[in-house]
Amino acid sequence: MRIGELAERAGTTPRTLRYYESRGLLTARRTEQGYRTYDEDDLRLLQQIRTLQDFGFELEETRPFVDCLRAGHPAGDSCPASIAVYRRKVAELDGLIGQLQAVRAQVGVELLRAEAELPHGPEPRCELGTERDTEREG
Amino acid sequence: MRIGELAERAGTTPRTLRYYESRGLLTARRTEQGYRTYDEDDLRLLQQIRTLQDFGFELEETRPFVDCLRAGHPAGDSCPASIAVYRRKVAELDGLIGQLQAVRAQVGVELLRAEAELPHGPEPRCELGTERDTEREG
DNA sequence: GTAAGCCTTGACGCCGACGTCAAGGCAAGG
DNA sequence: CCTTGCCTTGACGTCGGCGTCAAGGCTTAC
Repeated sequence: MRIGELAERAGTTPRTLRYYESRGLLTARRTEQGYRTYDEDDLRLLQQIRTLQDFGFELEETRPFVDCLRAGHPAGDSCPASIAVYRRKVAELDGLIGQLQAVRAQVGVELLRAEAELPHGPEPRCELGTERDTEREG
Repeated sequence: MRIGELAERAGTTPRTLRYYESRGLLTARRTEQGYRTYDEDDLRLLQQIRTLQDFGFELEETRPFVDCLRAGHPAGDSCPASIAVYRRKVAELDGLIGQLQAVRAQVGVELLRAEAELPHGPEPRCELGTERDTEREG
């Protein structure tokens, strides 16, 4: 199949596939007219890349998976190098999530404080009764 | 004080302050020689911006806080517009954290599966006894 | 006098993963 | 023959928040 069809089947664009090729991932055969041609193996390879990209992996981080598939292994993560990337990514994600949770907590505190200091209530709530409803949220 | 001193006191660089000025935040007076001059209010304003930037706010999102301070309010978040930014940010962070946790879980699962499918154990563990240790981790 | 150290504006560089446009080739259908 | 729709390469644009360099002005210290 040619580049347009492969792109569509993988839910991406020809430009993206050419970009991957320029980065050394996803090489292509050529027809006599110079058109790139791909087979089902290339589709699987591309799907592997896209899956990892959707996870937020950088392109370079997908390379071990690609190499692994190219080496004939059943899956992109059937190689130690790929698993090492998994591990690094999990650690990175844990760290990032932790940071974001800390920021979220901080901003949450500032929000509550700022709301409390505002003269008028933040939004029409609470001021209806006397002290009911204080632990509910919508 | 001039730009270098302000930058240092805020833990940033002159380039950054000029950039903020180009974006319409943090305006400066000028000496006869054309040098930018700042006062303590400018420092507070800049600190507000830096704090939010460290939280991951985009520059545009700091604008309501700056406007609020400029309007003479005691804090950058003493205005409804700033509080609205807080709220949007909290929601955005919650969404992002949720996404990252989902990705983390997915990658974690793939990692365990890939490790299990590897011929040799992932790291020297588990294979010592027969079936002990199966729920421990390092 | 001149070197050091501050400042000015202007403009290009960077990063990642492409989008978009330009100019042109090839094949099929009417 | 001509249009349509694929494809090709090349090259510049995007976004955010600056870094870095160039060329030059001002002031102070030696």
